[in-house]
Amino acid sequence: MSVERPLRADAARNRAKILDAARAQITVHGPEVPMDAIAEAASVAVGTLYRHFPDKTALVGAVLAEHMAELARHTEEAAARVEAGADAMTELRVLIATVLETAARDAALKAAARRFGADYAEQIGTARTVRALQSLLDAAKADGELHQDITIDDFAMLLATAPLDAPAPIRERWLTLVLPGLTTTGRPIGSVR
Amino acid sequence: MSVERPLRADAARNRAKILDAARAQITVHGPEVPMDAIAEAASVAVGTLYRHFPDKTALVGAVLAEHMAELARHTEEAAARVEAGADAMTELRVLIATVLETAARDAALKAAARRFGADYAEQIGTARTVRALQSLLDAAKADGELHQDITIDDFAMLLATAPLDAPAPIRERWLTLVLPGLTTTGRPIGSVR
DNA sequence: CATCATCATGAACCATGGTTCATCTTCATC
DNA sequence: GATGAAGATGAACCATGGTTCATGATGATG
Repeated sequence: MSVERPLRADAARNRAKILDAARAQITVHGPEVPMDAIAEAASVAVGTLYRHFPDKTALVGAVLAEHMAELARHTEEAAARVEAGADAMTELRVLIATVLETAARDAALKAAARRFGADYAEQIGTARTVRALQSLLDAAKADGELHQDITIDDFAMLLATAPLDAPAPIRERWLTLVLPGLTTTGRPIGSVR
Repeated sequence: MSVERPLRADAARNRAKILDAARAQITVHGPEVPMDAIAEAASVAVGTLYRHFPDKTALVGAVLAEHMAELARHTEEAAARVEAGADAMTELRVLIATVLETAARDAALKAAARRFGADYAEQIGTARTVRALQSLLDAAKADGELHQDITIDDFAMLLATAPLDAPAPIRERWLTLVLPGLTTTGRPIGSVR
């Protein structure tokens, strides 16, 4: 294993600038944004990108990893709140909405995820986060609010297929249409929104 | 407007070969498949592609249009069956499943549609087809099986977000999860599949 | 503040892939 | 079957964009 010598001060600074710029550029232009564009946005030369990341895939991957970490954080916080007595189904709804918003904010990340063959289940899947999500589902089921057969994979699939790149009203509409399929209460006839 | 002189025999033959090859190639490799690959698959030189289509966008667009026409046909046939007395909600389910299968068969077409900014509602939307789909929805609502507030746009959105490129079991699972959100009957607790 | 390992620079290189066009081939017509 | 228009060919052109590397700059260490 490598000995991890600490980065020189300027190198660390540049690494951060690069990740920030990459995230911003990918957010706006998608993962096919040129390395030169990222370099310029980071006020750095292209070569510097290659000092910090072996190739473009690695850079995009790093940005993606940051994003996934954020999602993981949300999941674990939700689980913690339920642990503390919050309503599970409510937390689940909020979590889904949050993920939708977060991911929508950087619409292109979904495309990046696809392009890099990342399926959400695996990416999100540090053991701790998976456990957190599982506990959320279990709690909601125990409350009799969530169908017994809904799995983590179902969640991953639905989130992966959500119209993240669509405007907010459409995303909300999507939630309205899809969520009732998961709950035991369904949707009363004629309920709008 | 142009006078549409008829194509020479070999030209017509080549045009068909090109469209076939393009569809096949795009299906397998996605819309970013090189023009050279399409040309080779069609046993034709690249230049010939450019005799028939001004640029790559036009070629992919033509393939896409063929695909959309197929979807339109299914929709109109379903509407006709309902007209003839078939159960509306059943036809709707079959239609959705069919679209899912058709589109899944050429998984990459969805990506092509995205890339070309085509949203299904517009693409599918010859007046006749829209009317057919609308009549299906109306019939299902009249039967009290479909929620009153479901619109054509809802349908377009759901189909556009379906996991078309996923394997069949996942697509079926998706249907199982999403459909109950649209119907008035929902899903009885514990019903699996 | 001298030294040097680490880091940054960016022009140049190369691969990929869309597009063109001068040239040759083939169909249609008489 | 001669002729001209329509069509086909594919090498060459060009733009884009990822990657490299010789050179120069800079932070860390004594």
